[in-house]
Amino acid sequence: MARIVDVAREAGVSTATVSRVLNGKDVNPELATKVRSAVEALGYIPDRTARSLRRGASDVVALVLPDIENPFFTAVARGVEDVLHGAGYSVVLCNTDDDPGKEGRYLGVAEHENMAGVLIAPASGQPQLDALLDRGRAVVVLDRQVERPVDQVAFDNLALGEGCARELLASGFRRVACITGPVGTRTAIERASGWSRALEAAGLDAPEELLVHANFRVDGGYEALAHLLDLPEPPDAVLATNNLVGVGVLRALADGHVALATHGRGDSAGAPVPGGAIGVGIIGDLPFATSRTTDVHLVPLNPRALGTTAAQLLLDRLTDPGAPVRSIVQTITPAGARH
Amino acid sequence: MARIVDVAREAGVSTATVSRVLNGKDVNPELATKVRSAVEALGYIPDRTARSLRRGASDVVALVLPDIENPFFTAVARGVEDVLHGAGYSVVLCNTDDDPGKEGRYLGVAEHENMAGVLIAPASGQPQLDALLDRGRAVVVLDRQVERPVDQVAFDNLALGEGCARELLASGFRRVACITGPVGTRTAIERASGWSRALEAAGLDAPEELLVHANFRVDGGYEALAHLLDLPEPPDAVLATNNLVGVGVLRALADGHVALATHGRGDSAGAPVPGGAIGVGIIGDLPFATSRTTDVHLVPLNPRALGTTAAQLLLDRLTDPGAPVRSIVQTITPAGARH
DNA sequence: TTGTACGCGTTATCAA
DNA sequence: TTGATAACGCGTACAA
Repeated sequence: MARIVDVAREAGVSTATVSRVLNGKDVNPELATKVRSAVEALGYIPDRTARSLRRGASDVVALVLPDIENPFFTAVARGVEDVLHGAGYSVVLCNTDDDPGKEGRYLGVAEHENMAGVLIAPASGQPQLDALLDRGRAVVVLDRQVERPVDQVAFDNLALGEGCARELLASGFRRVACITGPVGTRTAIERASGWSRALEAAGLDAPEELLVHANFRVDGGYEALAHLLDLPEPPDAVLATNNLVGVGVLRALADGHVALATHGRGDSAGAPVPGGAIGVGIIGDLPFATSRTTDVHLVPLNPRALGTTAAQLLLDRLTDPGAPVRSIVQTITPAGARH
Repeated sequence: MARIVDVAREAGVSTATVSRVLNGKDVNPELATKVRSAVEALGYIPDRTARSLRRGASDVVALVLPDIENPFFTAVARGVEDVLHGAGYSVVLCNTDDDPGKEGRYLGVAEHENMAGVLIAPASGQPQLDALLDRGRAVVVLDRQVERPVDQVAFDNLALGEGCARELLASGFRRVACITGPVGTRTAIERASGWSRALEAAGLDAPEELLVHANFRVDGGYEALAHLLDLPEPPDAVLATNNLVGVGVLRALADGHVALATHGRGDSAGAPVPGGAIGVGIIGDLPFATSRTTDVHLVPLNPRALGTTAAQLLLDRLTDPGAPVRSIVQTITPAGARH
């Protein structure tokens, strides 16, 4: 393998000059072309490890995610890759399983591998970002907000919950339930708050029995819906606060032969829609749905755009480490948008 | 940050001894404990970049995948991570979009970042593995076979296609169509061959009009099914040769209000099942299905196990670079298994 | 502007 | 077994 000294010898210059040419410093154009052709002739590619050791930072960026099997996060990854590849960085995906321990391990890897930056959707709890921040590494938190002065991108979860609930109410549903995530998850709490706010704004109360805390996965939604349908007074509509819970809800309905209702009765009785049908609202996208989703009140999130925004934030931070911290709330497709 | 010289000074030994202790070489136990407590006291963590530069290989493994948004591949990734994390390696996911150009770029990154090894599900065409193999790096090809002496794991695609088609025939379907991937994709060709073999074994012919080459994605399956239903003599059942095509088929049926049939008429007329229902067989899994899948003839693939097998192959290669090359055909849950 | 020489932090070689 | 030191390949202060 050709090294920098080989290129220098071939071009008749010093290694320093080769290095300067490769890094865009001021060099005599004549020598520069000599160097370039030598690079070409030898097929020289700089050793990234040596460069990283010397510079104190590589051109790899870690994308730390809680669940690589969730289509939401893989779409985020696509958005991140689109931006960072274009800027010459390599993206490394790390799967934490929502486990703070694994998360800490990966953050340690990012630190000790001298990675240029970290994009992270934190597992429940406070991510251990201090070591990275102290070292001046670029860090961007996405999707789940934290109480720290760090660049962040997230959704307005309260508005999402409120918007989706309002849409169901506008369709005539009156007894709208909400299936959200664990009590310790901020996203889950905020979206549920939006739901209750929408109900109260419509002059309805949001009874505790209609708010179910499930896990944020398919089985959580599945079991939660079964529970709701077993209530003495079952809801006439249900709001699933994330994509996986939404999948679970739809599958539970299909398994229980319960139809999807587009519109509620609209009276204040709070009784289920005739025929046992039920309305469904979902915050999120269903790229692998195996049924029609035209009757579902979907609030799409565009996770890919979340990824591009976060990546752009990281690039900005890399170019200007001293810039003030930014916290962006991602705007959403207007409520009422359907697909 | 503490470096190895600090530890050496603290323990009253040389850096060489510290290095030996950390890498499990023979050292006087007494000195070893001194070193360990010095490491503990200083919170010393070896710099992975320097180690990588010196050793010529890091402890990072690249997992190069054609589509990170396909649940099949994310499940593979989980299996890979399970094994490699346990062995002290970090896994880096790389998304090629089935683009040989992107794939080549990532393989270059793996090479020049001195990664310990590469696991790859190649994009269509021959992956550029020579540089890595020439350098003696560990490489394992998974899911899609290549004509080279490299460690590989793949499914018996012909048996998969044959098994799923046979299952449909056993349920009484007689005019079984097949939607497979592009003609340039080996997996697509092999699974389709299995389909035609099963039909011929049952004394039926496999007419060209019932074999559709779509892309291997959801929209491919969707459009292919619409096409099949528009035929003068539509099939009474359809075999989708991968998970995404299966999703597309099921969604097309739902959109077209065509029911899923469990059993065909069983006569040789080749007419569709009464009521316009149609049988469906899918090679793959549907973790995000929003409908019941009990009426679908599913052939589960267990991609996670594929990942663990591939990772194990890589570990074996890393420990014994000179061992003979192995090509493993992953065994499948027996045909007839349903879920 | 260019070249020389050193340093990044670790591991491997060699002599003791 | 242990220690001193060279070497991995590159970037950059310093001197020219």
